[in-house]
Amino acid sequence: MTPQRTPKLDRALVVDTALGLLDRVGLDGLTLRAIAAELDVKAPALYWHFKDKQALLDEMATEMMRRMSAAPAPPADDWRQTYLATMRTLRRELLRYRDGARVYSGARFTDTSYAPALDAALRVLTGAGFTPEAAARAWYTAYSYTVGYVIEEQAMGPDPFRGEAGYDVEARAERLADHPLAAAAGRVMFDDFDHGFEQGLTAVLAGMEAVFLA
Amino acid sequence: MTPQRTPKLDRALVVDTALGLLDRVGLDGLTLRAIAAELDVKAPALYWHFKDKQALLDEMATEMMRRMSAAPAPPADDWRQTYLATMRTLRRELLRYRDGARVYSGARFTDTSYAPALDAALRVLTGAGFTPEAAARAWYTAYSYTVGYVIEEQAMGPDPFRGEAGYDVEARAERLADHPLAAAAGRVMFDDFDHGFEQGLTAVLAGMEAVFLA
DNA sequence: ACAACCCCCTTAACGTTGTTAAGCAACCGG
DNA sequence: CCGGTTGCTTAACAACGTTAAGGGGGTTGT
Repeated sequence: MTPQRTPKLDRALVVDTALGLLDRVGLDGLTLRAIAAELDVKAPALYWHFKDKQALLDEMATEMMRRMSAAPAPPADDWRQTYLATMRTLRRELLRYRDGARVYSGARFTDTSYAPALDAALRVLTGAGFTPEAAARAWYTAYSYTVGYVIEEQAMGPDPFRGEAGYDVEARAERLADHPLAAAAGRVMFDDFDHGFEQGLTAVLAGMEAVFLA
Repeated sequence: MTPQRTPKLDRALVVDTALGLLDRVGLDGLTLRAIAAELDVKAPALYWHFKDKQALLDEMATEMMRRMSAAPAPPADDWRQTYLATMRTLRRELLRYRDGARVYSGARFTDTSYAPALDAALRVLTGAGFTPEAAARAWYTAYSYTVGYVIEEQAMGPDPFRGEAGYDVEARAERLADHPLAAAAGRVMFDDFDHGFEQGLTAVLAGMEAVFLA
């Protein structure tokens, strides 16, 4: 419509468009040509703004992290709520895009914009009696849990609520008729991911309390 | 040399060779042509044994899992040792191949050979007082933690002990001079992965105990 | 003994991907 | 008015996963 005289593209616009496309087509469908088409541009144009595709993916992950940092934080005097809220926000942001966790975990941040939020979260923990080492360990443990959980969660199916050939939990249970506990576990693990995440996160938090605030 | 009359290839040989190659070249370098060359064969030959590349990756992940199941298990009357040993074995097997965790978490098992070991592990937990639901949750939480941890660990560098351009922890710390806790956390998180994994795992175990055996 | 068949691999090729090289049009400072 | 930088295009390349077609060796049937 409006003929653009000024540059069509900048890094932020490319990243934003790529994130939108990621959610629609998944990581395998996220080709440079598809991103470029979305921006009404040819693929090599992207190389003016990014060294290569990995640099774009890195920037996408960094942007995801920035959006997490922008989430409202609970009162800083309650380390439990801060801890839980941080990980819930992490999961929610990873879930906002198809294959979000895979993109996120395969990338490296392009700047230090993660530092203030991380520093603040750790400060809440040290303020509650954690040593700096224990705070780092407590944070990283829940971080690993959350990333691992969402990777598994998103690997189950292209889309969690639209049907579209997700993982068939009942078929799995039938295959495992000889192993009743394993069969039942499948239902527990793959049935309600929201609830499952909360249960695991609660337990992880209890572990941090038991081990590092003894 | 010895002219082969019998088939050169079978699924097991392809999988084993591919796993060996994976460790040397990483997931990006694991092309069908490279695997085929390793087997003295042309790439399309692999399609006689596998429907497509994903089927081969699935079989590789399944084989990794089988090797975990083959690991010796501690006495079944000590759920804590069983729990720890299972997750240590999982991590060790994932670490045996470059990008092992990414391959593993991106695949689906091709059979139910995981069931006996899973069932046994869960039985140890229920035998110790866990409900079946709690046992499944406890197992899956540590599983997610371990997979997430190793993914991050392997993302740090092509090879953990050979130098080869791993992540520079000190450079990171300097960049974060304004955020001392975050800078220190980097050293804690990325310095000694073995020790870090154990600390986190210990805390997760304590959490399971506190929440599910109350 | 010969033909039919199936197994397992090869050669050739296709479409798509990330990426590079070269060029061209628009703006900007002197 | 003109030279240079900015920001895109067109063209092309090598490599990838994958498919189609074919062929050689072994077994089977008659």
